[in-house]
Amino acid sequence: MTTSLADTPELTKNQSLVFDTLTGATRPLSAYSILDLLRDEGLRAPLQVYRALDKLQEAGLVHRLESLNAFIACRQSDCCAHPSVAFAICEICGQVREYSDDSLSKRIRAWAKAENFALSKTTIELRGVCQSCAEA
Amino acid sequence: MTTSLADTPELTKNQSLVFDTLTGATRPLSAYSILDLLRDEGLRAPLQVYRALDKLQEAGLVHRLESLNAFIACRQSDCCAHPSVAFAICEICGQVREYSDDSLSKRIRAWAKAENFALSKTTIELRGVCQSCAEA
DNA sequence: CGAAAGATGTAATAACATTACATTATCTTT
DNA sequence: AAAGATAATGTAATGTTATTACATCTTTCG
Repeated sequence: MTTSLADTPELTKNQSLVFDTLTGATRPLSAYSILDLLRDEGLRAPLQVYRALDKLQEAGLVHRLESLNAFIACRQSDCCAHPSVAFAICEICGQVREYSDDSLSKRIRAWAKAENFALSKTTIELRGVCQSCAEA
Repeated sequence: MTTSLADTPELTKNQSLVFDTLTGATRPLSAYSILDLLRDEGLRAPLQVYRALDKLQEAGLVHRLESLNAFIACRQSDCCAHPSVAFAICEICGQVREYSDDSLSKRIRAWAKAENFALSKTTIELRGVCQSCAEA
């Protein structure tokens, strides 16, 4: 069995279940929501979901939204090439847009270098109201 | 009773207790840590801390670190003038550096404007290892 | 085969946060 | 000062998110 992405690691059963659930969702899901959606597939305990989420995050297939305690599937094929992905979260509809901005990440890396801060991960989350919700 | 900052609102008893605890701390504290530190002062329930934290955040005196589920007192006098404050969190020592970068916030506001995203709050958190810990 | 590494299953518990409701304090207007 | 409005407080219970501990099973690879 092969996947569409060349360098996607083979996923185990639980990892696939969780990843597919996130891919099929239109909004971020909490670990417990994922668990509820996967009860019928045999998942029974939070740890089964958290373990899968950990692996998926390591593989760059899933992002955690810190300000929501929730998770989304990565929508960008070249996501891992961008060290600083940003998320715009609509507080009305809950939709999340993911975007990468090179000048943003450059700026952050420059700061880190100047301060001798060994940067390992960057979290950028924007809260607000998206265009469609503002119009409605 | 006056405070040193001109436009600092008068704080209530619980708000002062929480704020002083955070000001005295050298690292971020969780709400429950704050509660533990204030048991002797008469605080007994999480809600007492969370309510104070809410008010302090509204007043711009305290920041919540989303990736840590913890809180710190704002160290910048003109913090509220900067819509996008960033935090650099050392994963070894737990110390947090707060900094404002105008070009960063400009870039974010430009994106939001282009996308018609009505930005209300920005979270920027950097994880890594600080200079002193890297040297040790 | 047999050891090592990784993945899974399950239960229990820890850590973080909110809802609901009753009460008390402060401020404002008369 | 009295009455009503607003804000703050106290307390209990509960809801939500995440981890620890331990046993088992599977795969890999010498």
